[in-house]
Amino acid sequence: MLKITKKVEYALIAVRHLQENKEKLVPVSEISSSYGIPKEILAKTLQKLASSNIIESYKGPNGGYKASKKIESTTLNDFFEILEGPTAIMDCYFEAGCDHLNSCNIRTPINKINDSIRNLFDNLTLADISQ
Amino acid sequence: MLKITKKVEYALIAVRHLQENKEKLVPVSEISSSYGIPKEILAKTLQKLASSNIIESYKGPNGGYKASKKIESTTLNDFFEILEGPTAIMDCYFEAGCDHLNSCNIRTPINKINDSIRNLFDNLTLADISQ
DNA sequence: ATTATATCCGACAAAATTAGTCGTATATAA
DNA sequence: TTATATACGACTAATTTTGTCGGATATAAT
Repeated sequence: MLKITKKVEYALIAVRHLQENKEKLVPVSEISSSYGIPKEILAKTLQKLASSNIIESYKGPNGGYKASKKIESTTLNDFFEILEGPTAIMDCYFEAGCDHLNSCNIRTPINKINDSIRNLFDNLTLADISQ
Repeated sequence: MLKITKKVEYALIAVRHLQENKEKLVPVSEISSSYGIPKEILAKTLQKLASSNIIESYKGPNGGYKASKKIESTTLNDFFEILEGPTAIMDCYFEAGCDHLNSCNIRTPINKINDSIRNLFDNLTLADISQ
């Protein structure tokens, strides 16, 4: 429990790699082979980041990805949300539809813990990850 | 991702219920029916807590569980570890066996994030959950 | 002693989530 | 025109989580 997904792990690796190679366009294949990450899954993940303008994409031969300016100021919370949706240790933090809400006796403390974790991730940016 | 399991959720609900009913022994069936939790899974979870002396168990008719003194000072980290093993957002924090460790470029920042989360859970006790 | 009620314990099955694959379309530099 | 790269959705496989079942042990009450 409390694990990040491979998708996020791969994305973090890729982002750091892009930040270390700002001078060129990096194709998925380079990252995939460098770190032993399945190419297709990494490709789809980077596409999501590109459509959120965290990274920029260029098609065709010599194409690839590069870090955008936005990347520096993107918080981990934003990043996680792009890839996996809102971060919460329990679904009831964001979603309705829990049958037990009336009798639930831990909602308030759970929400406090959640706030603490979100606060932590709000104060870390992708730039911090690359240091 | 970053979710706690139902097992932990159920355990937190149970612990709070026990702390609110310190004057009596509470059987699993009472908690299970009060909060709509499957009895068998809750039973096994409470057995783990009992074997770690977080709660005390008494067999037979009129038996059940009660909070132990230890419960007040048990941190969320300890609690999570009893139920789910060590808390880490990625396995490489505790486990060896990652093929990519040599080429991994995010290990240090991941470890920092992990430390922050563990620090958060080290400074919250089960007593805090019940307030 | 017998019975009913409770914890204890492991093996198993079902469900949900996560991880990875495949096929195809589109853009573009050479 | 060709080769290379991103874009995108449907599908399958693997893993983790969740829940079930069967039986054992302890003990209070009758």
